[in-house]
Amino acid sequence: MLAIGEFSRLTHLSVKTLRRYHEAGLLVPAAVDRATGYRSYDGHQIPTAQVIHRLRELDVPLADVRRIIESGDPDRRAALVSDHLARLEAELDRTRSAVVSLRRLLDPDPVPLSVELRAVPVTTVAAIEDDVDGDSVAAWFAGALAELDAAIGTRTGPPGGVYDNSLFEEGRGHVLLHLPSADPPRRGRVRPVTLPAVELAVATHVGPHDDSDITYGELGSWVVANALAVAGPVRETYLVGPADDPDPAAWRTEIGWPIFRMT
Amino acid sequence: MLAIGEFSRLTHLSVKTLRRYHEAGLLVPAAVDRATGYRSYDGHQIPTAQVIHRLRELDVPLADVRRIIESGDPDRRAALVSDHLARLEAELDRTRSAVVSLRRLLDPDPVPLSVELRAVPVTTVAAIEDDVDGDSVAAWFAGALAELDAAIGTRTGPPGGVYDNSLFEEGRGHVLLHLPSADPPRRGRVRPVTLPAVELAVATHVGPHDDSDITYGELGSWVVANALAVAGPVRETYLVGPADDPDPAAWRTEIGWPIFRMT
DNA sequence: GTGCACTCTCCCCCCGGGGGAGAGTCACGT
DNA sequence: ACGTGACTCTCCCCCGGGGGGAGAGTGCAC
Repeated sequence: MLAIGEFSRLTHLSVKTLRRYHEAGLLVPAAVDRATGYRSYDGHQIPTAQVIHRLRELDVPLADVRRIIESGDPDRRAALVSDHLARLEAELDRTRSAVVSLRRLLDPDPVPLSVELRAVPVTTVAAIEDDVDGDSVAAWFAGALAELDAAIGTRTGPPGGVYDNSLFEEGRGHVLLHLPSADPPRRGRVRPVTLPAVELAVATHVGPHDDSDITYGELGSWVVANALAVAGPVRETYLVGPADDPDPAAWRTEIGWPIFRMT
Repeated sequence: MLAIGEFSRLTHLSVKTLRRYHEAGLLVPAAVDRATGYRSYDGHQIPTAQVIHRLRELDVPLADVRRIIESGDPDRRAALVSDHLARLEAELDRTRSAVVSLRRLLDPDPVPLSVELRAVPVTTVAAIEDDVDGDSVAAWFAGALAELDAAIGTRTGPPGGVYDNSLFEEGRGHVLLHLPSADPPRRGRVRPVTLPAVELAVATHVGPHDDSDITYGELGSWVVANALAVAGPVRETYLVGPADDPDPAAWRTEIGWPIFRMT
């Protein structure tokens, strides 16, 4: 049996950390002296400690580590691990896109933004709407667009989206994706929806959707500078999207902010 | 001028977060009503908010973000950003190696470990020693080995290292790197050092150094199972290292644990 | 029996926020 | 001139995954 200090030396986990893992039920000492509280570890626990160490290096949350450790089934264990690796991969994508748009933000000679005021009449479209979490918007979007395309047949115009502000403020909100349709069907989640008339300040974002925040910000600056105020959810129109061109650099998204004049 | 809520909508930063950035001096409102405490933002602050947003997505610490924002010089700014990107790259390496060694740990049929007991006599070597942080060991190692090679001329045997336990326990400790030499020189940081005689439990680790923890653990299990105790700092011998073979999978490192028999 | 290394619990700190309480303020409509 | 609802303020507690250190108790060798 090993004292906690010895076990710490053997596993390269600090004594503090070992106590925490005991407390969390991750790595319970083989014995605890009930009089003194001294922890005793068994040599067989070293491999487990190693696995925990590696998983923590991958930033697997302690609760997940516990699930992985406790599942005796190697298949289920492998599944849990690869789940986390997929999450890391997603994280990496996020990082990559942040780098791209950061470079764009720090670009010393930025592309000037042209903003257009446009009155949009009442429109009836084929739409799918939902309440969605901010981090699952991309997946929702892809699914909804596929279902819309299937319901419509041939596109007569580019798809559009309507995004509630709470999606950006609180990470969750109402989202609507639509395709133009002369006679919107009711099939699956697809419904005819009538969008109200609005006056939009429109700017076109070129590039992947991840850095549309930049155009959002520029558009926001413009709206403020022109003494206008924002009224209602943002609208986007995907003039050129993933379905039209595989290269994200070629995508063109119209961002429309409903406004009213502060006269 | 914009109220905090409006500014939040324009930048997609939560009100809570904007207040925190004010507190941290990162993004100070253009005006604060001294009677009510209400914050007012200027439209010109939107681009700054965007940059902060992106930097935070890259997990740049708030203090660093502040330095980047405050430095008007674009060159210095670019340097600070690319510093952080280098850190992210290093992080990615760490992640990759953790994945590799995790796979190895979960390997259902592991390579059996052979451990040898070996009496090592007193030896005098050419050495560089230092107190080093755990995360800068790799860089220190490369620099020290290059300096040793330059001082020795031609190697008459593989390099070795002696690592204080506190390096693993507290993340900082005494480190010694040495090459065999009949007549150790004194040049630069190189000094003759006499290593004491020890009895070692030796195992050979095959593969990159990142996952040597695995062999450490197996060696630890063996030591415990054979009723031995650890006495003193770990020794490593780099039989095949980066200088000998560019492929990490071919590297061979002897790990030697000083022991004494608990008779 | 005495010193020293070890271990125990407990509390506070770090980061970058989120949640919510309770109070004060603004602007709109009647 | 007064609601009333939306907005904003400060303040405190919470999260995860530890680190630092205080103060007290223990194990072991000399």
